Amino acid sequence: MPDAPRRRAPRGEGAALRGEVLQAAMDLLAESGDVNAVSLRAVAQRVGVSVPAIYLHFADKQALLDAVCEAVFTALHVRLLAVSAQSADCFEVLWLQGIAYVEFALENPEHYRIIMMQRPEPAAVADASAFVAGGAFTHLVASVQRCIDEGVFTGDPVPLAMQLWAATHGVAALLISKPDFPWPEGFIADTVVMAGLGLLLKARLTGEDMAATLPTLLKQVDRVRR
Amino acid sequence: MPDAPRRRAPRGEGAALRGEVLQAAMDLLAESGDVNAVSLRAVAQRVGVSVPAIYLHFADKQALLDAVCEAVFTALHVRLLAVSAQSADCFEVLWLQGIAYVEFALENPEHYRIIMMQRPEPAAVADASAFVAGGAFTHLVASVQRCIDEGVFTGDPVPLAMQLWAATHGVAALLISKPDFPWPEGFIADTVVMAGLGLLLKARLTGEDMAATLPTLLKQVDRVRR
DNA sequence: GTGGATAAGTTATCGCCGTTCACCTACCGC
DNA sequence: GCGGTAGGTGAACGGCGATAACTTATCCAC
Repeated sequence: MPDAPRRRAPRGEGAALRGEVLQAAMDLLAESGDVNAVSLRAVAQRVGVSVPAIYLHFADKQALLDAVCEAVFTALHVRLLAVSAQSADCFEVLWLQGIAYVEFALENPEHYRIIMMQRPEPAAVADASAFVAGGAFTHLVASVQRCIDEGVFTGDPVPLAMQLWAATHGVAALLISKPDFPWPEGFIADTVVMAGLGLLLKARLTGEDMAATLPTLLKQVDRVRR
Repeated sequence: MPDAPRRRAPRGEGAALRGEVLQAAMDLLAESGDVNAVSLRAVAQRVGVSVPAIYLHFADKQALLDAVCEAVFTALHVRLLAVSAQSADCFEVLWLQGIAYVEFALENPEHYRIIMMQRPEPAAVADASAFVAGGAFTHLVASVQRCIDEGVFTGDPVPLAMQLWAATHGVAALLISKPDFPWPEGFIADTVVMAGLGLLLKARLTGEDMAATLPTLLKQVDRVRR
């Protein structure tokens, strides 16, 4: 069923179709919750247009999907920003951000899958550095930097941020890919906090003989907890 | 080009084709490094058989892919076992296993992707519990249990193992999905160790006022490192 | 107003995919 | 050598992304 016998756009307004296509693709993805449901044919039918018309505004299907995800991922951007204002404790901010990140991924699993869990295209090199430079990753680096400034961590913030990101991504990715798995309660927070504490402890052990220091350290810790 | 005018199997030997199909699919996946290259038509042609013949031994394409991955994942099984014998230190075993896990994933990225990073099929509930019960996850739980026995961790080993798994999976998944990303040197080991240390520290802080204990703890740690 | 340039599409088609159904035929015991 | 049947085959379906060739609505100059 052609949903509407769409009128052709007037002369300089060809780009209007781009917006309609994008919206239709977003709706389709949100409604179905399945990337496979977003076929060019389905999108075209919903807009009331022929399939090749999509190619006037998107290089290929992947470009359309990327555009869909871009909109959603700017939402992540603002969300992480908001979270970082929620606590004065720089270390707490770190895991609040981690938890917010995972929750975001679970609320938009298909988008997250498209951006983060897909087979890399050969030409995605630029995409990667774009993510580092301008994306949500920047917030994470900034939060880590703040912890370094306050003496919680030491070293280069970027590798540290990547490690936290990896652990956090692991939680999100597993929950998305294996939703029927018997995940324990508090799994998200526990894992995120685990990563934070690990980084903290590691920052204080680097460059020394860790194997020798660790037992002493453990005793100290146990003394603290009485 | 039909690679070989394959002779039909004799009377009770129909199952022989299953092996040939499986082998062809494995080769195809290994050679191309791309799941998309493993089409039923490509597999059938390589075996020298018609496409529907595959359906005599595999319910659908996914069943074939699962069979391919099963073989590879038993290799992971033995690898993790071998690693756990490499060190007497139960805690060191833990991150040696983590590193081995990631290295395995990087050596078999497409297999890892199929098993761990795919959209879950609706009927994959059984698959999940099968992984918990019989797969490589058991080794991890066993290693964690050993750490608990030796007083390094405390609590239920299963949730702890899942947290370690999540962090480790995060490293593997990111490296596979974003291979062109400028990952720092030592990223794998650093992240895995981070997770281990985090769990260790967390086990010693559970149930207390973490925010209050942490500063004291940090001072102690800093005193240990002089 | 009208003619024509051109932006904004369409139609038709290709080659691929997974899957299914109806059919065939080589093997084997008798 | 003959029939039953295990072990296949051929043809087709519907859906996919993509492309090349063609059409048509719009707008401006005259």
